[in-house]
Amino acid sequence: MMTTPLRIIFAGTPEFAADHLAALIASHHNVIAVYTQPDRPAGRGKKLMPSATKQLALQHDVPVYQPESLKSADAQQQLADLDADIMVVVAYGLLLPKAVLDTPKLGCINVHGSILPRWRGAAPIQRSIWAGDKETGVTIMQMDIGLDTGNMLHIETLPIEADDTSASLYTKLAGVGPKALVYTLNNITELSATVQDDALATYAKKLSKEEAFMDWQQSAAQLARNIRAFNPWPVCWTMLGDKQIKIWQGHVSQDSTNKAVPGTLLRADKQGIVIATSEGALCLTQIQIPGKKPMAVQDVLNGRQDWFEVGSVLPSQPE
RNA sequence: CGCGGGAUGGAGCAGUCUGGUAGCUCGUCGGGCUCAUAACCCGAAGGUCGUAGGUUCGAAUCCUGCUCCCGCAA
Repeated sequence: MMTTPLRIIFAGTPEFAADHLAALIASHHNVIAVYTQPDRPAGRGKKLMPSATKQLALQHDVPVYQPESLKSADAQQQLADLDADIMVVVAYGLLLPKAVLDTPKLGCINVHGSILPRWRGAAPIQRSIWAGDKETGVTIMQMDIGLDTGNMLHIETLPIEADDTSASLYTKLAGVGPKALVYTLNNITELSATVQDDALATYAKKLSKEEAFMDWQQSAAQLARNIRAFNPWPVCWTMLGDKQIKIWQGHVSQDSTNKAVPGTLLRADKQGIVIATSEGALCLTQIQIPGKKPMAVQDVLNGRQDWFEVGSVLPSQPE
C-alpha cells in the first residue's frame, strides 16, 4: 500500500541502525537527514571511524549531522529547520530532550529490540538471552520522555533458539526490524497505540566486562547463557594462570562434578574443556587466548596441551 | 605517532637469541587390528617459512620497508 511519502529524519549509530536506514532509503519515503554520533576512535590503531550509519548515509548523499548533544538551542533549532514529518530513532545513543520529541509533526518513533515492556533500556537483546527467554522481537513505539516507555505501535516476535548468541539474534532482528519499521510508517496514521503495562516492565541494564568474568559459583546453565549473551561483546573470560582466556562457545556438560570445587578443570579433550561449577559442569568448546583468534578447543589443545592441567582450579573472581 | 603478541604443509604449535638437510601434536589419504569404533598399529601425500628488499658462501633464523591478524588500554 503506497501512502504519502514522509519526510524522515533518521537517528542511529551502529550496524543495527544502518540496516534500518537502508530500508528507509529503499522505501518510497524520503530520508532528508541523518543524525549519528560524532566519529569516535575505534579499531586497532584507535583511528577515528565514522559510524556504520554515517557511512551508509554518505553513500546515498544524505546530509549527516553529528552534534555532541541535542540539549543546546542551536542543535534543536537546526533540527526544527529540517521541517520533518517524523523522526526515526534506532540505537542512536543520545537522549532526546522533550523539545526534540515534539519537533516533527508526527513525533519520534523508536525501534527497540525486545517485546516491551520487557527489557526496556540499553541491552534488550543480550538480556533476553541472559535471562533464558524463549521469545523476543522488535517493538516500534512512539517515543515519550521516559526510557522506552512510549506507546507501542507495532510488535514483531521471534523465537530464541537454544544456540542463539547476541550476535546471531542481532542479525535476525536486523532482518525483522526494518520491515516492521517500514510497515509502521506506511500505516502510521491508522495504527492504534497500545499503552505499556508498567507492572510487567523489566530493565535491561548495560553489560560490563566485569559481569562477563566467569564466576564458577554460578550454575552451569547460567554460565552457558552468559556465554551466548555476552557474544560478541564483552565476551566471557576467565584467568588461566596469568593468561586471560576468552570463552566464545560452551554448553552444559553431562559430566558429574564429583563435588569438585567450582572452577576445577575436570577434563580437556576433543569434546571440550569441562569445568565444575556450583551446579553442574560446563563444557567449553571454543576459546581464545591472547593474541589469537577464537579457536576450537581441539585446536588449542593440539599446540598447548600442557596449559590445561586436569585438577587445576580457575578463579571465580577477577584478581 | 598509546602499550604489547603474532604470521612456519589443511588446523594448532616448536624451531629464530647462538644462520648450515623443515620438526611436533592433530587432520587427510592408504593399509592393518577389531564384532565394532571417535580407540590402537603401520605407511604416504602435503610447506615459495606473510610480503618486498638488504647482509652472507649460505637466511624460517640477522637488518630495513610493507600488508594482514590479535590481546590490553581508552
